[in-house]
Amino acid sequence: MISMSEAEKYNHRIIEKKWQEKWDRDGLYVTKDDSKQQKFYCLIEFPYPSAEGLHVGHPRSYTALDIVARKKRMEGNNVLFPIGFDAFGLPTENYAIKVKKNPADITNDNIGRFRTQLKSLGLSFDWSREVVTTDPEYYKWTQWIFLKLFKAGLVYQSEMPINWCPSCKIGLANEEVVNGKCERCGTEVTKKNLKQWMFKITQYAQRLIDDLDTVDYLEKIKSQQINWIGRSEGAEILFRIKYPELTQNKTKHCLIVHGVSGHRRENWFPWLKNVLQKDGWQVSVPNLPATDHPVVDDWYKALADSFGNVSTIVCHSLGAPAALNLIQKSNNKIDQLIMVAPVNPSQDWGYLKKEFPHADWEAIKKFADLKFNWKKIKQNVKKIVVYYSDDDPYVSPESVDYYKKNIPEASFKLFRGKGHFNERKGITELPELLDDLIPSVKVFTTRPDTIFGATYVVLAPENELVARCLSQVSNQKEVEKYIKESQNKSDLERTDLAKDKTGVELKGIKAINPVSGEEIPVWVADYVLTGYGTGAIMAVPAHDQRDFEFAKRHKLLIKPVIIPSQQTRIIESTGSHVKTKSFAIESIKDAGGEQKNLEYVASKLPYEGYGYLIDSGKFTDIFSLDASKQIIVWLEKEGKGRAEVNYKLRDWIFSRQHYWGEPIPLVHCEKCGVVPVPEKYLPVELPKVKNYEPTETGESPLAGIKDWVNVKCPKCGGPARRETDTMPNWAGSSWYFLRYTDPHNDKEFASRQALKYWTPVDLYNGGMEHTTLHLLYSRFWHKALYDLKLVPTPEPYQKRISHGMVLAEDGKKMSKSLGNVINPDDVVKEYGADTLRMYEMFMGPFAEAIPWDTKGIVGIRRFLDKVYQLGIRGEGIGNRDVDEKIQSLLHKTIKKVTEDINEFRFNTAVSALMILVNELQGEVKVSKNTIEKLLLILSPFAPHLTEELWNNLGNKDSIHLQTWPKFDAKMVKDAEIEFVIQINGKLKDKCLMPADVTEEDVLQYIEQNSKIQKLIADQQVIKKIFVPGKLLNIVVK
RNA sequence: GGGCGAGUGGCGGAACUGGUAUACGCGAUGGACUUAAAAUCCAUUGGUGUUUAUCCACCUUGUGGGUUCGAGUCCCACCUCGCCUACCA
Repeated sequence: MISMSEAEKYNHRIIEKKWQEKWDRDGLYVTKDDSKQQKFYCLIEFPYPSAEGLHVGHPRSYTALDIVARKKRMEGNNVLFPIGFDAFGLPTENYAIKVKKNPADITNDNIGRFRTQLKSLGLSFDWSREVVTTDPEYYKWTQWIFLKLFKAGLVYQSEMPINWCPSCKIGLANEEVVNGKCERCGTEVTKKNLKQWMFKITQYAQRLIDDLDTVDYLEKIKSQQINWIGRSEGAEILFRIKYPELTQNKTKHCLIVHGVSGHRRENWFPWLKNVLQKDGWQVSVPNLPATDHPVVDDWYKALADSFGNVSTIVCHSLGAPAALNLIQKSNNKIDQLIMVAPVNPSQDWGYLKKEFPHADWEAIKKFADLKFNWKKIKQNVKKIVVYYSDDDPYVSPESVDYYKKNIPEASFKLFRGKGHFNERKGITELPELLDDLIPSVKVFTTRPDTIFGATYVVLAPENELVARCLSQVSNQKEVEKYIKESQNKSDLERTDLAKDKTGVELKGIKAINPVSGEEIPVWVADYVLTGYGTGAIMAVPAHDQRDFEFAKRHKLLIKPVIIPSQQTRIIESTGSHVKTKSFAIESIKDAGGEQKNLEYVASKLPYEGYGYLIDSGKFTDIFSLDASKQIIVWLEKEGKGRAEVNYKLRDWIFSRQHYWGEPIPLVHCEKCGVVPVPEKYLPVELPKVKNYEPTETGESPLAGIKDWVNVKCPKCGGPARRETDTMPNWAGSSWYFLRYTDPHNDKEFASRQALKYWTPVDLYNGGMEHTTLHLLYSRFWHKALYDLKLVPTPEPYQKRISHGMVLAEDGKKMSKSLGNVINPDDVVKEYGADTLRMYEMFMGPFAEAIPWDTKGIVGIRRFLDKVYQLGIRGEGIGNRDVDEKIQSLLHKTIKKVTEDINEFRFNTAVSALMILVNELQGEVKVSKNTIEKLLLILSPFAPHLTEELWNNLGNKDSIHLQTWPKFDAKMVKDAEIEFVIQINGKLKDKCLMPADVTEEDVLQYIEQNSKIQKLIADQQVIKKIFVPGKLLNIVVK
């Protein structure tokens, strides 16, 4: 028995302090950029340095990755395991306002405290690479990256109703609104119109989904991101609308003026003509033959003849100057001029002449190569629209500037990647064109197969069409009232599912179901959201829960068009094959016996699944999925719809009207507009300010500092104002892992070489709560940087795992308000950092939430006491490994601990170490070699204690510089095993057998085993199943 | 409503690709040491029944079915809980 004098007791206070200081002095954990070694980049989410300090949740994930980092080092890797602080943000700012101190000073204090706490845990961070987001040397590069992305066209400004917290006086991103309440303070969020800087994250939606295939994230992280991005495939469908003004005998005559290639290549004109004619238009298309010698004069004369009574002109390419020439020479007034990819008359046409050498260029010159009388043109045309494309080989976006300068009041619409339009056809390419010609509601649906059941259309109150129609409706006041009401509702009220769905009909206005031609009512209701899809839906009450509720409440037609299976009709019918027909909800109640099948269908409503179409014209009897495809094809041909993909993901609101954030490095100049701050003036530092409170107008407090706000425009030198919005704290955290690779670089955000060596991050751990915010945002930034060739990889993190929360002892979330927070400092003081570390690893599976148990800690402390006694007892340590049993267990433990760390099963690794130590403790003599191996595999978990004992055994170099022990496969294998005998799968007997025992040997053993013999004596043995090295199962009857 | 995950002793939890369920730790009970307590060490500890004992039998992984020689593990249905998300058309 071991007697315990005071001197022999494990004193964690002395040991831990001693070694922490020594490691620090020796720079034991400073990482070198040694490109010859295999790198391993191991990253934890850097903490927000709150005033409360660390809580026991932090050390859980830090220790876990510290263990991984330490083991990787011992396995010969060059490990980067950095630490920093994400210090901008609201809590600090709110605290600063409360205590009237500078947030920068508060941040400094908090970081100081965090540093001390983190260092007391013995984590092997490389502190020389520490990064703080509020440091101007750091946020200089945050601003620099912002400008790069700004110049790449990924940032835009938009006046929009944003989520507004009346208490924090801050605009919130969608992600910061929890159940309609402010994430921080819980106040109900309202709306406020403000100009906001936005990031086009939606442009990357598809890639953010697709590239998940290339990385190793936990499945649930992937699926959560995919869900959040929310891709859904369906169709955009146009419902023509009819309202009184339109039906008054208005001229609908369109003149189509095509370009120099004529009909031969511009095959979208026949399509357009067809679509317009179906809508009741008169269409004139004088054709410029693209054959060898087109007679341009004749064509132009034909145009002039038609011009007399047209209301609309659509022109393309070189047709635009021809049209403009017509308009300026005449006194005819027309409604619209739509110019698609108009050529710039003042530019050189060499490229066109080359393509069409036989054209009559002299004649073309007559109408095209001249200066236009813009004043007169504007007088003659009510509305001008210009479409252009960003990859047009003939008309560059720059040459569109000619029109922008001369007719700035026109609306200019950019189509990405649509070429010169000349070989386009159908609505798949040019849907917006029809917006200007045929008034219609555009809806998005994932279920085009239900379109025959669309019995009404619903617009979001914010849909611009509502405002456009307002003067045409007979119940104008009622509609206006409704719109006002829903604008005043908070998000919480508007999304309250329990409440009845309110709405108001636009009386006098009808939509036309594009497939059935039926006239259906148009409603405005706030259950339709303006931010998703097109802000309008076709309502299919029979097959959508929400539409169903709405239709019931407002007594609208419910028309089933899908049945679960074709058999339904036959099974449920009373006699002959059943006919289906449309019925209103009232008629369901009145339905008589002969309508049994209808009752059946009605009882199933709303039926949201797939099935077979009924009552759907030529698509009847087709299965949903096929029907959807066929209906889309048909709609495209008719110019009434097209296949479309939608994402739930919204663009990222990047502006914060607060002080404590990175200033957005932009300047507003009266003359030049928005001008980026030139790189040489970065960083735009936060000025000192007396008052950190946001202003009542919603502007940031920076707006009040005149000598900071007023600057000279960097472009023209004229008077300008700085942008006073700051960035959200997701900005600094979107790229911090890049800075760690080269944290002191003052020329670049990180050198190319460092990035190439260290990125991507090999292992990134963080909370699940960051899956849809931080993780998505930083993947987006990284991809944008990759596209600009500023980082070498398309994905920032190769592997992402997540840790479970540490709950309070009552199983609830730890929170200050509940008073159940455990402070790690107390645990470190009383039991030691090594004990805290191991306890946090032992408490349960790393990925799951586990309640804290203060009593449970003593078990770990007892274990470390035992280890200490083992390591310290001098006379008990022998030189030779004699005991095979112990050696076998040692090697099994090495194997288990190695594998468990690889798989992040830290709890079972600890238990394996306990088993080994329990065993060793019972031995009289244990070899030094065995103790050392134990210390080595324990060292990532308990770095201080193992270092002390390692040193005590006479080793000079740190244990943390040693090589990770390998297990001997031979030692792991047992020579003898416990062999199991079962009868009908139930355990009956165990016996010691050689590991490679044969079936014959076992059978022989059984024959001599009276117990087994007795049990099977009266039974009939059917068969025997032999599992080598495990068991024999005797099956009896 | 949708998505993801989990239900194993008094508690936290183990159990590899189907093969000895309850490892390891906490707690509890008894004992040793002590004037005493703490600490430490030893023993017992899923349930029920039987037995004067360390023997023996049966039952047990949320519930009910199924597949299998054999199921905590696989399949189907259901119940409960947790997290995320939400009028996303």
